[in-house]
Amino acid sequence: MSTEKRYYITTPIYYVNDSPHIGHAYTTLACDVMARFMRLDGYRVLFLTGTDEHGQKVEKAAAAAGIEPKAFTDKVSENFRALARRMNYSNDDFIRTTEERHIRASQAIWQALESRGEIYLGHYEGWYAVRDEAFYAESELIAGPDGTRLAPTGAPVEWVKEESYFFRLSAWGERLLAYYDAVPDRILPETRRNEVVSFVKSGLQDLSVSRTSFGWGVKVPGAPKHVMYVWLDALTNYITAVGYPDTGSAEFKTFWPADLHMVGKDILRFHAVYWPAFLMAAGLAPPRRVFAHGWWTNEGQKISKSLGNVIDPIALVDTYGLDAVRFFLLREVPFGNDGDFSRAAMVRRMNVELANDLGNLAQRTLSFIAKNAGGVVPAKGSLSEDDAALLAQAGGLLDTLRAQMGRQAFHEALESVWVLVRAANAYIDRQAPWALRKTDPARMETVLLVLAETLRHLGILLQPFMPDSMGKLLDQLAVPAAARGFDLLATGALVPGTALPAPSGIFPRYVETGAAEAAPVAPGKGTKPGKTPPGASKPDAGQGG
RNA sequence: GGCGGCGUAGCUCAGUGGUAGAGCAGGGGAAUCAUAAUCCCUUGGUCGGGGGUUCAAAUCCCUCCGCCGCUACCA
Repeated sequence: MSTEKRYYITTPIYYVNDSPHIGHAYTTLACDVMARFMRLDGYRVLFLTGTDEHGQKVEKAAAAAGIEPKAFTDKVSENFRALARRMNYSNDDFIRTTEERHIRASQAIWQALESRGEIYLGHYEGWYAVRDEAFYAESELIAGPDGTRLAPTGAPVEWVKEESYFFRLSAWGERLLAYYDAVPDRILPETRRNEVVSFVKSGLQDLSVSRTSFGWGVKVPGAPKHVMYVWLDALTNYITAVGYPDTGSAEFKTFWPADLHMVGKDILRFHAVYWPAFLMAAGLAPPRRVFAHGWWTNEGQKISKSLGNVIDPIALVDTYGLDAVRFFLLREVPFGNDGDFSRAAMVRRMNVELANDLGNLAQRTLSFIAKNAGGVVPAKGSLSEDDAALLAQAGGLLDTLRAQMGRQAFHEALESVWVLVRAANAYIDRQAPWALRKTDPARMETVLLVLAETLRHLGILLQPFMPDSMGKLLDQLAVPAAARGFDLLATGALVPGTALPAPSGIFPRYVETGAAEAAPVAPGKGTKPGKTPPGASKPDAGQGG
């Protein structure tokens, strides 16, 4: 392994049975922000996303659409690539499980497992519900009206027995527990880690890893009747992308094991139990960390297709703007928790934190420089304690962010940044350059320089979250493209006298369109208690997303 | 049922033994450079209930109530 700083981060590969929704956008966004942060911090980054294209559901969906599975997946997979472009994700690769490189890798890991005696041929039997295409445990079944057994979904079940290959998962419990214990924060958040540990401690059964009931998948080497279990196939994508089975390749040696598999909480087990077991059994290193994030609700309601309240990330971006959406998703909720998307919360964050706090800070500073400091980076005089304190706060932010980003605490990182934003607004009011303009122009310039430097720090540090907007901010500060990495935060200070372009707003306020203006209120603002103006019902957008 | 987590200001949350915190929302004031944005001050909580340990508990222990997650092979 080279001494170069490197970082490998992955999203799950998304199942093409579904069109992209906010959950997909969220997972990949979190990875994108991590990837951008690490790149700016000098790491060589590999950021992988892609699509999972095998399995019975895809086979059936394609049949229903009257086309070949591959043609079907070509089409649906493109939706995810389109989302990635629209969301400005910086993924370095986009993998599809139908690619030749992946089929080769999947068969290779199978053979590695088989040759090490980790896979054996047996029979899978259990209660199967044809309607649900799923097996159920005895304990899950419910009694039907006539005493027959039913799936928890109410579907009839039958006892089915089929030939299947098994992975000796039962042998890996102790080694998995040791793996979880080997480093702190192996599985985050902590509460998810507890669940995984408890699951493993309760005892593991061997895992059926092949199917004969359908054909759309990777063929089991030497057993063409069998198709590899979709999860074994899918998880393998993470090593396919770094060149497996060529474990001697530079890519593999550089990037494996992955630093972080980002997943939704629903697929944690596959990533934190099966996958490390598969890897260790195949003689490969397991991932360094798995992070399971939460789900979004919509206006307080659980999101479901049947409720029709699925949130389309593209529509969100169309309405509020890309960077505002990126910001909101990582700012609003402690990362790892479930969160609620609401129109009111979205607009509040945009207007209060982006437009008022940060956008206005930049605008008032830059336009003041344009009007009163000749439109160039102001001259720097001797620093007062207040100046030095603000600059020190800005200078110390990177270390704080590194620690927070290192735990994927995006919400904490943004809060840390906003502490500086608020401090800068307080500073400008205390120093009042508009007053200094008449009394002490030299001092005024120093104050403006301190503010511009603070903005430079903010712009550079917020690039991972809002790349476009911060690019604009840095343009307005005339920070060269080559001076926007974290390495030049401390030493790349603005050079007094450098010409600055004309400032323009970065984050416009979002003004609600439509209703909201129905009830005319008396000039005095109408907030007096006691009397309710006629017709003062709350207008509220009932339609989600 | 078993295991685990949570319940702190109107809202979202931080705070794991030593005089209750932040942001937003609410109230008052200042300023006028700026996207009418900003800044300062301020109202507000018997930290879910009860019991216990301790000089001292939101923080440790017990118990009760409420909510949530996990408890395997659709992905």
